[in-house]
Amino acid sequence: MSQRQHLSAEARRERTVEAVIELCGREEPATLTTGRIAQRMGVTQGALFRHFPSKEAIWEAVVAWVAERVMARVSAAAEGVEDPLAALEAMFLAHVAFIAEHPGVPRLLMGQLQHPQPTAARRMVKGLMARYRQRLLDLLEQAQCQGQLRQGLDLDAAATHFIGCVQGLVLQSLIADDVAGIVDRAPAAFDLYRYGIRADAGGDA
Amino acid sequence: MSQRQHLSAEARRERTVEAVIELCGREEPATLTTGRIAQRMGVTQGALFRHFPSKEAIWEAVVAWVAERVMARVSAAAEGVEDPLAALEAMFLAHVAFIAEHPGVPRLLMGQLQHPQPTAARRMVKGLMARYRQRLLDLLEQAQCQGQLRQGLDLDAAATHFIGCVQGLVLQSLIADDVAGIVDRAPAAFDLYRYGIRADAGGDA
DNA sequence: CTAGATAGTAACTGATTACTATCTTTTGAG
DNA sequence: CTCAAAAGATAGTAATCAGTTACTATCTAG
Repeated sequence: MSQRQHLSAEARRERTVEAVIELCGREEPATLTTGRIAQRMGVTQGALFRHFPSKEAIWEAVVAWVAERVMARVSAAAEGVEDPLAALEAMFLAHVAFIAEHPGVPRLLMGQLQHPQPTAARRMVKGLMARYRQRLLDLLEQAQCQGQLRQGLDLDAAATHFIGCVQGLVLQSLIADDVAGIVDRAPAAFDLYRYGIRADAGGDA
Repeated sequence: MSQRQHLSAEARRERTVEAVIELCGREEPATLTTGRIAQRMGVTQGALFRHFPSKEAIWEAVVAWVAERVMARVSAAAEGVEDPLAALEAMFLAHVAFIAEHPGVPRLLMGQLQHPQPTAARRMVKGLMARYRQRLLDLLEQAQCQGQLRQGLDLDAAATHFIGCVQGLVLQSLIADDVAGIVDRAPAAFDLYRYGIRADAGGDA
């Protein structure tokens, strides 16, 4: 059974990250063991430590992978969209779509946020949030210049609320145990968000 | 040092729940050990198992405690408020205030949601959500009858969004490591929510 | 005041964990 | 083809954890 499949160190690290993300879709991240990860990869547990100095380093690699991907996806979705509000909607839906494709991600990131002390992985999550937030603020400022937002709107609060809406949606999908169904509930949620910030009472288009 | 303080079984269970909630404010729930809980209570680890058949039972007691309290607080806040929208606001702020008073609660509940399989504690969280949601729907229907909501509003989505907004706010407080500051950010968040559902564009009063 | 019931202690157990030391196999450059 | 370096297997280790056992202190009903 020991059909050893040799992979380069880089390829093995990549597979490790994928295995962790997949496992987080079905198991609790906090109780995920290196043995379980190795088993999933078809490798012995000790082999993992040839490529990662510690379990903590595995988590760091996983969080870095997620942060990079989600940011790329969301940025790409907003790219080339002229209307700022439409760009915000595209970001919202792209974010949700990414999570639906990777059901393990919410549990994974939430698991990292459970650590009270700022670990390296936790700092990465915070950094991701900060960049995300700045991008939102840029779009909101553009929308304001074009008179799309209602007067007196606190852009800072609006950006915070955007992230909150996405996170709330994700959390409820986790509670309902239906991460895939998040894409169906997303449009209505963004609609409510848009109504909360836009100037006129127009609903669509 | 063995100054034994005898307590009734019920009192000891109550103290256990309090200890767990307090510890969740500073430590990761998933790595919380029975030894750590006992240490906090000034009792030996084995003593816990006189009052709880297992560690899982401790978590169940804790979640039940939280569910009962948060529901009571939120209901009391909405009680006696004539205007449905004002009642919703009262619920929102009461919920947030409760969390600010018990900073360990978000991490605690999120920790339970990490379990993929439906444990007893997880089922309690779901039940809490369902009751909470029904209460919101009642208020939203009242508001609709009084013509306070915009036409074509999906009440179901509005209720979901309410919970999502609270949860999003909580999650961001956790990320920012400032659970106490949640009360300051709550009014702006509810304002955005209200703008999203109400009929006229009026902001306050 | 006494005796049964209750609450707590101290020490232990078996299972599990992250991590490591040593040996074997595979790979790929020259 | 050769052989050193890289990748994996095997078999550990010390630490930690939930839960148990045997004993002791305290409370309370009669």
